[in-house]
Amino acid sequence: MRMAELSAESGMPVATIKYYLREGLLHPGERTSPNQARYGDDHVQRLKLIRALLDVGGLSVATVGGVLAAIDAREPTNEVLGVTQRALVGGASDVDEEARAWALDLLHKLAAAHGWKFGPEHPAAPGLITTLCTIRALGHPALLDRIEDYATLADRIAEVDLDTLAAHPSLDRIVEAAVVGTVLGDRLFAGLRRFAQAAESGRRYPGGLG
Amino acid sequence: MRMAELSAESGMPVATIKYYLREGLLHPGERTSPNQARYGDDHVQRLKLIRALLDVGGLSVATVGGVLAAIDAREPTNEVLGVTQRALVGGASDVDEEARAWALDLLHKLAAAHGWKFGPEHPAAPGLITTLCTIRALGHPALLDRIEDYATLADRIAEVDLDTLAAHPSLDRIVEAAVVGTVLGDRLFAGLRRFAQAAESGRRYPGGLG
DNA sequence: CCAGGATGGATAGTCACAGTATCCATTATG
DNA sequence: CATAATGGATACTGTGACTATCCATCCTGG
Repeated sequence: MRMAELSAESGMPVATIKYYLREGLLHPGERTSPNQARYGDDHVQRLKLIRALLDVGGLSVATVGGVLAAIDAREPTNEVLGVTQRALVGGASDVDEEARAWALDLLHKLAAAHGWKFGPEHPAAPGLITTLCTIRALGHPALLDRIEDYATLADRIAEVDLDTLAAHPSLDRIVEAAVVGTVLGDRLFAGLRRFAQAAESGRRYPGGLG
Repeated sequence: MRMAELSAESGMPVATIKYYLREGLLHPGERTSPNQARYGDDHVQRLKLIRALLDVGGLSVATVGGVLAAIDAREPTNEVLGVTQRALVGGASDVDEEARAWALDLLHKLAAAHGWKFGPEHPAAPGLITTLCTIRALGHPALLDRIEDYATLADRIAEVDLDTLAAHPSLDRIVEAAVVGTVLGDRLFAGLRRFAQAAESGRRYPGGLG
């Protein structure tokens, strides 16, 4: 199909598609002459993925470019997930040395208890350290009292996550499924958590908790 | 303390603090003359909370303003959490009627099975519906096969969430704790999930999953 | 008690990001 | 072959989050 059809099919303006082409999020179409090109269903699919990562995942255009490049390069799944995870968790903000040490210690204990291979080089480590330090700095340490329980439930979630991936038939799209599962999986679970919280709250405080 | 000290104490530029004052995120200081003011530790604390919601929570300045206003108005906890949740989950993007109906049906079944009071008016509903429709539109329905398990685990998480809140001694800061717990709690759990996924993946595919 | 630096408040400027819009030299196509 | 569409380059817009400048007070050390 040509540009106008791709635009109609995907529901997004021609100018925007050209922008994504410029930024390398979308592959150039197949050339039919020095300055003409044809696009296919893969372009439509790719545009959907781009919008999902931008809108629902909340990633930036540059970040989406990095994630898609990793997928296209057929890097090993772990590598692609690393890129994705680094994109999802904010970088390490500057916390003082004492707080960082405390967070590292906490995570080391947690990792030991749960059989995680923890190291500061893990893509999720900087974000987690920042979050822990922030909660502590805000003076809400009680929020961390039950972190052990959260870790246990994270293990259960991860089992389901991996089951889901394993059930995926096509090896070709498994990497994309992993990315979608990571980015949208967080949103999905966060939403379910909201509903569960509301229900639990209603159960415990039938009159509203003031 | 005065502006320069507040700036030093909080580590952020005077111009930025003035900006937050303008936007109503930070209360004006106590007046000492028609055009002079003094600030206190509560201002330092508030600035920390603002940075946490902006940086770690990823909220916009306008959204933070709304959440803080709800806290300051001493609205009921449920109301404040509603504001917070609407801020966290993106609004409803335009999905076609058939997809929306499918998502609503799915959520209704889930809610019935888990004792949730589901309704489209729940603050988390639009975001969840959008996420579900997006996953389906991307052609990864397998990611939803185990949503029942996710919902069950969300219930377990919510129990811990509410336990944590209940353990909080000071009624005065419980609303703030609820907000911090909601905003940073998602980030925290997402980080733990990353580690658990890595561990589970390593357990199942010792050589890396290609 | 007064010179010089700080403050509150208003206004304007900057920068990055995510598109949009305009041009134009080709290409297609009726 | 006249009209419309395309690829590519370049320029423009709008929003969000600051950042800088001004200036009429204020305060404070000498």
